[in-house]
Amino acid sequence: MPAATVFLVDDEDHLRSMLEAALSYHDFDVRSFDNGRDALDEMRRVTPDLAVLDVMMPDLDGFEVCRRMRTEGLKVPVVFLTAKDNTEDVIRGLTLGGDDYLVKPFSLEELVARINAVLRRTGAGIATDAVLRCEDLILDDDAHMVTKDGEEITLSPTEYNLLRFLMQNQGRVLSKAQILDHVWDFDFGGDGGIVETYIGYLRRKLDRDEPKLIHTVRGVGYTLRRQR
Amino acid sequence: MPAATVFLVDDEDHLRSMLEAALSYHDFDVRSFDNGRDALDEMRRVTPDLAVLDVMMPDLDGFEVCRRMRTEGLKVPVVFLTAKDNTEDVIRGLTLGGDDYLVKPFSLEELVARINAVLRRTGAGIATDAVLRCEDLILDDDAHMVTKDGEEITLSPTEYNLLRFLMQNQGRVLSKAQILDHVWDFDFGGDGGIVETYIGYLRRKLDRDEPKLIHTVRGVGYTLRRQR
DNA sequence: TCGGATCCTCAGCCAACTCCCAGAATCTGG
DNA sequence: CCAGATTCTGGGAGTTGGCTGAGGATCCGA
Repeated sequence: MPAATVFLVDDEDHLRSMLEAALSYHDFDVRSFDNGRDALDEMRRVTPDLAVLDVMMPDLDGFEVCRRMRTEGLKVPVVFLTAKDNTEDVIRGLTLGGDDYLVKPFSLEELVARINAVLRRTGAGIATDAVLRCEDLILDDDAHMVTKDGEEITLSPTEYNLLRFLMQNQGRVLSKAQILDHVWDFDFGGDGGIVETYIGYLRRKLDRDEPKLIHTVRGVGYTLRRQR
Repeated sequence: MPAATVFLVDDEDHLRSMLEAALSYHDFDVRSFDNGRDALDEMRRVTPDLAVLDVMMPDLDGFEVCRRMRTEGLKVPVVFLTAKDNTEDVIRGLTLGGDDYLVKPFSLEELVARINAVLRRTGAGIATDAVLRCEDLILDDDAHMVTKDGEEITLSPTEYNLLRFLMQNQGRVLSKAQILDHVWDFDFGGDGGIVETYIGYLRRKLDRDEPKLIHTVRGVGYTLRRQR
């Protein structure tokens, strides 16, 4: 299947390259721009499946880019990136057309999850399935619900995000650094110890009996898979 | 099933694009126009299942557009959008032909509900079901009545609209921003705190005993579903 | 004009959550 | 088998988010 094309527009170099890497990792076909004009130009040639727009940008801000897209008849769904202080009132009305927004700082998995949710809702491009599965463990992203063997399991936001990341990468071993980078906010200052703690929480809540699903690979990281 | 085709005529760019997004989100096939002449032109080619007409427009106003539609023999049902100061009696005469009207500002769910009600009444196009159900909780949109376990429950207008939105999306988690955008008037300036208050009202009126139907998903939003 | 219903804000409370730490347990190379 | 490295776990401090009740403003029908 062809990957969904995502246009990423952010003037901050560091953040942009980080997001670009993360989205590529998740098999999106990413094109990034450091300003709105270039993105709009390119959009006249190639219509992306979705656009990620930073709100705070010099010259054209994210809202203005979106407005111009709309007046040109481009019905590309948008995910906005906003700072904490210009939330709420400025944001009002964004979720109407299936668009969404994220408040900085956010985690990369959060961004990917929102992008997929929007693609699913708008039916544009190729969206991933909302339901992840591993043996009798099921995670439904639309319902934000996790069940094990039919039983519903209550997870905190961080536990939920961590589990989703593990399930998206089941079979693959993930280092603590990788997990930190994807599941925790990108400005998080702590070390990998927090990952051990949360893996512990998950084990207690959904991996008490055999066969275990969460495995420690000593010196490397963790992985989610059946057997053993 | 094919979606109902809705013509939207409003000269205000901002409102028009907002309504277009909202109606598309609800799976209507929307075509929007910033003036009555273009809409009338297009109507000679494609007959929509319904037309949403802003009353206050330069050149041809909404009433005039409707009058010309009728003289041309087009029996398309109409929903008018009016400002508060337009007199009631002028409007009332218009609702005779199965048409309806909304006073600005209104909420998007209100508009969608009216459109569906008119489509149901006139039998034009494909209308959604008037009755929503979740376990022993029933909402009948035609009768504007809510019952739980057979008992009728009295709700204020806002409570009713919120419940309908939750029921239309049962199983899916809705963020406070989404709820605010869809259930509250589009010019509402407050924050998500009001949603908490009204969720509280609903819980007291119809979700006092187990099993709960309204669930809080901390850090994400609310959802209506059975069990837990 | 009056009274009740409704809408909305706000502040205080409480439970849930995040994160860190330190000691216990486990693993591994020599 | 020992020692060092790594991981696990429980406790707990500090923060956040959601719930609730009180109360003021507004609307609306009698």
